[in-house]
Amino acid sequence: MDAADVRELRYFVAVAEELHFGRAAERLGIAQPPLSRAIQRLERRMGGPLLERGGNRRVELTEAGLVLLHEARTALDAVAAATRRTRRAARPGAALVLAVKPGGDGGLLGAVLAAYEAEPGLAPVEISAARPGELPARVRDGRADLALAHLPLADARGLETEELLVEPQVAMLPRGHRLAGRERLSTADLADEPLPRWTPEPGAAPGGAPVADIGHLMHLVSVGRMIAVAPESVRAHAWGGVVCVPVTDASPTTLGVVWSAGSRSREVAAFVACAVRAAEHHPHAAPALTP
Amino acid sequence: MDAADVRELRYFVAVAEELHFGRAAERLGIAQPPLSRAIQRLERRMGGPLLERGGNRRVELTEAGLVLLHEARTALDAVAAATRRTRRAARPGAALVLAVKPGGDGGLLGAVLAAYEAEPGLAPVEISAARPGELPARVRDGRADLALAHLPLADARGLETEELLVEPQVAMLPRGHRLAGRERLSTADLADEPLPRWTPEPGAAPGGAPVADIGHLMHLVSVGRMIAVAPESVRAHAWGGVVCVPVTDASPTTLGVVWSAGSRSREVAAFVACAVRAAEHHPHAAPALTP
DNA sequence: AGCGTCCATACCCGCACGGTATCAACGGCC
DNA sequence: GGCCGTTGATACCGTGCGGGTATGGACGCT
Repeated sequence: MDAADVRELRYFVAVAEELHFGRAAERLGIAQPPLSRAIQRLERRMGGPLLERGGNRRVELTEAGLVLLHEARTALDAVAAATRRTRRAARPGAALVLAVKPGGDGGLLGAVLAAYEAEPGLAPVEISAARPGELPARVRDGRADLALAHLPLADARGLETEELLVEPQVAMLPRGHRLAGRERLSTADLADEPLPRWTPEPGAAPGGAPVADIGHLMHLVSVGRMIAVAPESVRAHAWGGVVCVPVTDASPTTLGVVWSAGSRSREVAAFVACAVRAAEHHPHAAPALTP
Repeated sequence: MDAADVRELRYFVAVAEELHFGRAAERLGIAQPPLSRAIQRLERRMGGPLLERGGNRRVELTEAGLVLLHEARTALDAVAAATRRTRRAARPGAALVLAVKPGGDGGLLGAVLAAYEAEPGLAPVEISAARPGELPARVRDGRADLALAHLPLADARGLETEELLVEPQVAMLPRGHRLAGRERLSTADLADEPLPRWTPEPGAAPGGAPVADIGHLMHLVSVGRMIAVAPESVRAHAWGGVVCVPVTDASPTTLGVVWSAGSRSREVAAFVACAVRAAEHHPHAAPALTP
């Protein structure tokens, strides 16, 4: 009952993603024959084929291969997280890494940091900017200890969360827009909009180029290239040429703290507690603390 | 930025648990010198000491070592789960393994299995008995795909859950007990009981020998050695000499399905759906489905 | 049919892991 | 306080495994 080696798992993931031994070997920086042997060894160890070397010159995943692809990814994340978090803890000035999406802190980050840094004897916090969809992955594989992200997460494997704010949504419109004078809007008003709408969640704009950060978005809105619906806290970053109008019937956005359940508990717990406390004094406090 | 090897993680966990190189080496089936070297290599890789080789002949964990111990355990669980789940999927008659605590199925298991097996084209289910506290660990490290357990879990890392039943609690009393004639009880009535009380959750009886399964418990109750408070569904297993009396103010027990978020989604999802459906037709349906 | 692509096999090499022997430091004991 | 036992570190050596190069074999394309 010998366990698999991480190297084999890495190799398998490469092959399963490329579906091509040569390219996978190149990506891994090794030659192709050792890769073939490693996969064969892995298949022997697993008791069955993982890849279908089709006669029609195509490599496809078997059912078991699909299982292993998923499992191996989480396992590799876990060992990567182990090394990264330990390295961070071993370094003398061990800092807590907080991943945020630029402009996506709900106007809360300053208060949270102030509360955290007021407590004595805790590691300093390092802010790390991340692409919107990348936040959970950062926490999962140990590149960050905590994240501020919008809930619910698409994939909450191995993560714990706590709600902080429930923010109503506003539409961001260029100043001259036909709806810019309105007191409030509904989603129906925006449904007629010919311009692409954009919500900050999915990481990439549905029909256009991905929007990297809040400044980029503001720019695009102010020049009339798009309109967007976003949590109310973006008002703090609104440019001169951009008008924010509440969208009354849009479902509110929930901002929360995310951390790995396997993290250094003392500092992470302190940060989460500070975040919750800071959020309670905020205009849009989350309704109730579940636990 | 080379990742750690699973072997090193296994070695480190052994040393961290034994706090003794010799015993750890013996447990690992290797000699002591290679183990010392492996730990040193790991420490070099992590950028700092993980163990404090005290001058007073004691090995202790550093802060970073404590972090790694925790992280390495979850990482090892993850790779073990990967191999186990893949092995299971590769075997032709790939069965879904469901872990239950004997007698802890809330009287629901039959209906769930019937509903699941009615669906065509799904893998068969294999029931695996587990000690009460062991259920989440079984799912986490891949020995089981699903479990029926009482919620909330003490440690939900990497697991997803769905509530099924909320059961009121009953006291199990020997027939001749002074409270056996009562229609209902409160916890205050039981507070005076000299006999040890026992709830099935924590895995070991507080003051006595651990109770292995529901039959064992029934036996102890029927001979007057203990009384117990348990979910109402244990009535189905009640022996002749045991009387069940509702405890009106005991907080109800929640039974749920537990599975790993990284599991084979199709079959696991089907089973969860069947379980939820079966639970809805049960006397004590859970109040609402959150998602 | 011939060539190119792509995975598998054969063979060789170097290194790293493991074993044995030994050292060094510390504690306990008489 | 000297001696021994314990325990982790070091030295040295062999071997097995992982990786590289060369080549084979099967299939598709033209």
